[in-house]
Amino acid sequence: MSEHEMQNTRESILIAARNVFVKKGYAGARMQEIADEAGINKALLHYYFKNKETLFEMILFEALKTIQSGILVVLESEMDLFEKIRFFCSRYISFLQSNTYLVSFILNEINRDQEKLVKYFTRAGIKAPEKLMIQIEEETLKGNIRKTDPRQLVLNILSLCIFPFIARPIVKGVFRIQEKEYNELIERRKKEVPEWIISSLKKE
Amino acid sequence: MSEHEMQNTRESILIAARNVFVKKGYAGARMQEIADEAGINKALLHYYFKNKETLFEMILFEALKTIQSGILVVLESEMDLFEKIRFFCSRYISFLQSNTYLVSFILNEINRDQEKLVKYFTRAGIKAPEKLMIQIEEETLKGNIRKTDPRQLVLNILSLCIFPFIARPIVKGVFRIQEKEYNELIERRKKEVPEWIISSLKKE
DNA sequence: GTCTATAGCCAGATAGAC
DNA sequence: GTCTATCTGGCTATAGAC
Repeated sequence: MSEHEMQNTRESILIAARNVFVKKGYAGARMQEIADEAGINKALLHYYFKNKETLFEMILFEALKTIQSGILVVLESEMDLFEKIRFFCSRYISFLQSNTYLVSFILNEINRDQEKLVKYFTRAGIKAPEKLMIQIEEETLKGNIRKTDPRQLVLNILSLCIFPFIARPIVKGVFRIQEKEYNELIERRKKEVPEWIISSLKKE
Repeated sequence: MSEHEMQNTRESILIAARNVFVKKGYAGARMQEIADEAGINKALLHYYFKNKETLFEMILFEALKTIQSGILVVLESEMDLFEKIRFFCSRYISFLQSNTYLVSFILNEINRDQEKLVKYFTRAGIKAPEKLMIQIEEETLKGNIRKTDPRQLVLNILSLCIFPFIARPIVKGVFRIQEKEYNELIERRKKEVPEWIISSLKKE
């Protein structure tokens, strides 16, 4: 069944490529290593994907769509502000726990080709969270929260959710903590991050 | 004056290498490009530095020492807790504004050789901020602040200071803001980040 | 200390058999 | 669709002249 085989091969190439690109970055990744990890040879790689760049972009795009549909959609939902912050932070951290590759993958790309990266973000449907930003402005006007620049709030939420995944190896090394303990640290942040954010929004 | 010449050449190689490594990462950087940017040829590069890896490590080590002596020392100073948080956040953000290369540089290395990276952190004298962590425990015991895991606090401070520099190209792209405006956003964080942190520490 | 020229290797990509 | 063999280019590193 050639079509079925094809699906399998193609799929295993994509998985292998994702692993290698995450570990080595674009420039450091080797087509040979991807082929090995997929259990095929280099020639077949080029049969399925024209070249390294194409293969990489395929995976980048998939990753961004995963982020968009897996988590960012929450920001446009109808929950009220505090509820949304609690739900989003906790969900985002869980999401990154089970998709750790996403962070490294995008980091690797940030310094390589920023223009292209932004283009792919747009193409994957990732955009400024209008709904959330309107909610913040409304609550500020109503006097329910401190005067807050919505963009700063979004930056803070992203910082507190994402950075611990970026800095993991360094923080582990410097604080001398083990993988298990670091994971517990992150686990606790699902509850704590939204509370910190909310306490910074409340008036004294 | 050969020794003087040598200092100049060596220095210009280091500067050129830093620029190229920051832009391209280790694997993406080309010795030819470094030579061009330094205004010399490849052979001379290998005359001064045995190989690419050596050159890279030299620059990495310099970068880490800059971070340690330029900013992290503050954490061990004698200021009281809130004063220290205000001073550190504001100084850290200023520091990154004038040393933007540092963030990309370390990011590039994070996924390449974590073990070596941590070793260099240690060798550069970067370690857990004992003094700060003790202060937090003391203030918690005295009942002046909420019960707080010192490591979470450190993670939060670093997240809020560093992440905006990492995510700059993406945030700019997604929010459609220009370089100038993004810099103003960051500028304001010098005052705001410490206040958010402190408000999360205060009891209700 | 600085250069030109080149060795030697390795990676991405393709030709062509099965 | 998958393989082996190979081309081609580019990159690190060195030899050797000045």
